[in-house]
Amino acid sequence: MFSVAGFGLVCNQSESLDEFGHKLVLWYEAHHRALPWRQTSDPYRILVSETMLQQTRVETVIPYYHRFLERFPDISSLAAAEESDVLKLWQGLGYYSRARNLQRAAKAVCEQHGGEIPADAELVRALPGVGPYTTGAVMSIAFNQPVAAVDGNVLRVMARYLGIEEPIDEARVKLDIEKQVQQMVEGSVPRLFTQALMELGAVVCTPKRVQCLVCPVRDGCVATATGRTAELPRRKPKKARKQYAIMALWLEQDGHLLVEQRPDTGLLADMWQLPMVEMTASKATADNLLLAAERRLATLLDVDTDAVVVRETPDGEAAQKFVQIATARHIFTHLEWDVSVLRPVGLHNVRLSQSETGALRFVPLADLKKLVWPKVYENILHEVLDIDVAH
DNA sequence: AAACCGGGGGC
DNA sequence: GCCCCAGGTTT
Repeated sequence: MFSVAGFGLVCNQSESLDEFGHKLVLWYEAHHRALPWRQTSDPYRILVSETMLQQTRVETVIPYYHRFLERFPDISSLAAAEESDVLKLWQGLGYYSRARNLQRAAKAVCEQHGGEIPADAELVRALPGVGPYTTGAVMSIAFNQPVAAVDGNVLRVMARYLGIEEPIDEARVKLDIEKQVQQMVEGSVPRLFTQALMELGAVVCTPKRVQCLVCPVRDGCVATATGRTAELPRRKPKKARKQYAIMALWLEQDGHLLVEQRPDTGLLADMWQLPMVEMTASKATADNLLLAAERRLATLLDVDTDAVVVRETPDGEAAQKFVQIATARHIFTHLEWDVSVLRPVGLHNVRLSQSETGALRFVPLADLKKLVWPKVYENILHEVLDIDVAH
């Protein structure tokens, strides 16, 4: 199905796949990096590492991996934990549903499988947060069972080796590669083969600056033979991110800061932030930001903002109602935030209106560190208060 | 199939 | 700025 027939380089493809795996494993045993999760075959530790590694670089994960396992050394300790404690250890790692799902998986294992991750691909695949890749990784790395683990590294390696020109994010292409990798893992040592294939993608067959000169499977690689390593793999074009402006209020009083918990679904669910108003970037003129600030403040305090906000400075100049004390830009996968932190001028003896106390709290500055913060607010709190609210 | 879901590092 | 990372879930 792929347009490689004309090259004659892959005519013995199926019988060479066993040799591919053999060469790859020999290379891996000689050259692999000593990563923390390679010092164990404990399925729990493998699952923790694989979950953290989803869409996340190895170097980023390492300190989180150590902290997490120190606090939750086994699956029962994770199952018994408070969710906010789990999220606090995850703070800064992103994709926080991974942390919730990992704990849900731990609970499921304790309740349904006697506290041991089952050595059964279907049962592992059924755990929350475990998809096709993580199933393959856990089964092959922890249990040495022949289940293919196809991640971004593997897709890139195979697209180049096989000369696949179709976008690798097409479902059909991914399925085809998974079939071929499944064939190979069945003819190899699964625990070594899976890690070897990903290691090759991580250190040799990289997105940029490919190291073909040291590649153990250079012979037989279509992209190398045709000079197309820089063009492969191809991906479908991606859409532009939507732009938003965030007006965030800074209400600090008597050593307390007014903070707000986000809704329990969607982006950054349940995490803490400053009271804010979100608007599309196209509407975020300076006037609209100030208007949003006035309105939100009025709702929060249940008073007319004119009554509490100083309108003139002592020297008679036209006064600002708000001072911008910080700005931040934060880029998510599918949207961008421009955060503007505004502090009202001249507010004293602030009391929340009764209708607005649900997700809002005045928190002592020393206790801010106990809450779970998105990175952008971690940065803002550091900038304004010079405090560190991470971990 | 497309959208949603964080954050960071390399260039 | 752009790319993309040891992906999964929801719509």
